[in-house]
Amino acid sequence: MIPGGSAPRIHDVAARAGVSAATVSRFFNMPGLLAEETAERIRRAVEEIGYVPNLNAGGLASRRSGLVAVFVPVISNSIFNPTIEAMVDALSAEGMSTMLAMTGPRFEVAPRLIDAALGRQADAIVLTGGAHGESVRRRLREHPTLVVETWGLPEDPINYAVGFSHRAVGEAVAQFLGERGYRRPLLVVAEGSRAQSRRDGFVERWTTDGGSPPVEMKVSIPSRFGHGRAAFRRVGELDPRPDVVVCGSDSLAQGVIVEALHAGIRIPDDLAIFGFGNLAVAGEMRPTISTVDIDGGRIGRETVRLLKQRGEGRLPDERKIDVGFRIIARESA
Amino acid sequence: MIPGGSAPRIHDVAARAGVSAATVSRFFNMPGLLAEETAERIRRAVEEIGYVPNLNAGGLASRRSGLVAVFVPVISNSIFNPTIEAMVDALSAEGMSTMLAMTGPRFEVAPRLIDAALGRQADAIVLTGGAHGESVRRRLREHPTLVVETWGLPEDPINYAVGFSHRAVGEAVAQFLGERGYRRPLLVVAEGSRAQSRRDGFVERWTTDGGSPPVEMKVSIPSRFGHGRAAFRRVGELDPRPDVVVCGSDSLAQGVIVEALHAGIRIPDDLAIFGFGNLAVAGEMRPTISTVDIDGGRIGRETVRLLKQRGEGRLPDERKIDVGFRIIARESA
DNA sequence: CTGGCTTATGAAAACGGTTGCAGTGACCCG
DNA sequence: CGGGTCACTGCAACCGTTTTCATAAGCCAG
Repeated sequence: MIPGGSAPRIHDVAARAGVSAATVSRFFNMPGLLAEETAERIRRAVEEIGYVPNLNAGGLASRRSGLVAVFVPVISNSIFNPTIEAMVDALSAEGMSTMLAMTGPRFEVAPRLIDAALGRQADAIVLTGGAHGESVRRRLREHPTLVVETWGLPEDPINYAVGFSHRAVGEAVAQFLGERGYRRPLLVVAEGSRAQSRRDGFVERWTTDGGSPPVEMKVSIPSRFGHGRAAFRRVGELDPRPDVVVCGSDSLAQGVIVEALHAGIRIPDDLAIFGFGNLAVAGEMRPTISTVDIDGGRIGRETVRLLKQRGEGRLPDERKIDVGFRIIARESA
Repeated sequence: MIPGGSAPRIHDVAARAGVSAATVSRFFNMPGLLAEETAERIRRAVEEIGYVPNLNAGGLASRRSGLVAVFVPVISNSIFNPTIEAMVDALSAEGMSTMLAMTGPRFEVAPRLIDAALGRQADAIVLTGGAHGESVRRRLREHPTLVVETWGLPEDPINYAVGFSHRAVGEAVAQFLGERGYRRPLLVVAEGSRAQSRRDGFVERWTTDGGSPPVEMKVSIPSRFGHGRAAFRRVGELDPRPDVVVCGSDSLAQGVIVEALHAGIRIPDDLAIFGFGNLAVAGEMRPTISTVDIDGGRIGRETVRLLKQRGEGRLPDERKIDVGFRIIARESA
């Protein structure tokens, strides 16, 4: 494929530019140190022979791999995607690369995956939206690699956490719906500890505010559009009939809405719907879906900022970064 | 974080097991060569000191990084996600890692991203669903790294391509709808060369079969749910009124359906809808959406199989792997 | 026995960079 | 003009594996 010979190495550039390999290395890593004229010669040599530094070799020598391992449950239809996208972009802008690994919807990080990340000398490990087993947490706690947990704010983060309080979300939704005058919510709760936290927050606030304990219904992960159908059926069976369905995700809300439209039920007059996540579809549905907005991109960017700060040796003291959330009131509730 | 000292190295294991570093290396890479008793001693030593091999150093020495760079336009709501998931899983099962990079919806692979992939000595580069610029293609063609293009079947692949003929999809859809008796299709075409190929295939087949040239309408990438609204509006304006809307994606189809339901239009009696992609939602919508199924997971797995074959030095001669597609006839058309 | 294989292991040279330390001028200042 | 600084660059020792080549031991046929 390549005409002749192998890829050029740093020595080739050095020879061509009439400098030492060390200087070429500095050209890439500490450009400020070079005399402008030297830099120019190197720049030209690099250009002419098409040199691309071997980052693996560099990482080995410098003990900084520039690799970040990102663990994510799934990516099909995942609420974490904006976070991942923002993170990949921001990392790439910093000259770092993202190693992606998937843990499956139950978020059991296989030890094998951890080993892969550690074996590649990842500069940092990002755990996305998972309740990780104690053994994994312990393993990571003992390891010097920086670990950032995202989307939740655990009691005691392994190192750092960037996210928001799911419990607070639940409370805010309860308050919002209470104030709007709804009285008989049906909670459609997905499995998983984060959804459970939101549920707990909702129920606590709802009952504290004088509401009677809401009817609940569990759906399996991932909480998909199709579950909406089952939820809607449940609405019909209940007596008294719920006046609002609080869904664990916008997809779910969407499913309920389609079902309701299909059955000729008016939203929100006959039945209100509340979602979670503020997916693009939430603002585009008929009716538009009231939901909770999470700035997923910001979670990704804050995470990268953390890594950058570590690189500069000034990690913040506060180990939890709360990006908050917003209730988005639209037509459906 | 770690109690004392740094991570154990291969020498530490060797010393503890009373063998040389070379033998420990073989324990991991060519286990068959070791005497069972030696292997057992090493196994124990590894276990006791918690050794994890430094894959970067290993890659440097062996010139096999075990890294695969995957380029993808976006991941939020992307039709490629099942492919990526399958690929990440399969790679991880092979002990390789996935480096993810995003090129944005227009799929302009920044040279910087290519350099990052090459600089990390990626064993292979996977391009997903893009029409890559000529300069990028040339650059990759000249480089010995294995390149796999997925989701399309270019005339002359850089190295290998795994996908299907978008043109053939368009033709098959035209035939299907013709046979079902539809006469006035409205084509909602997304930007991008793949969508364009499907459109070309459709139009050619449609007119060849005696249909009059279909009405077309362009929507911007990514073709989202919200575009469905505009498409539906267009249906109302046209005279004669279309009898089927051929959508560039299932999300789009979904959008049109919601709009139609909302307006009290019956599907497929008053208006039929046809999608593309067979997203989960297509089977769950009311009505269920007729569409084209692509086995995205298979594309990912075939790609990894290719990499594995390369590792074994037996790459196939045929450079295009066609995974085909299926028309899924459901309620909406 | 002996010589030729096979099997299991070790010694040491890569792999392609980075970086601490030292060296060299140029420049400045008293 | 001597000594001290500063800005820049080179030398060479790593970084932690893999892999080639060599060696030693065991085995078997002749």
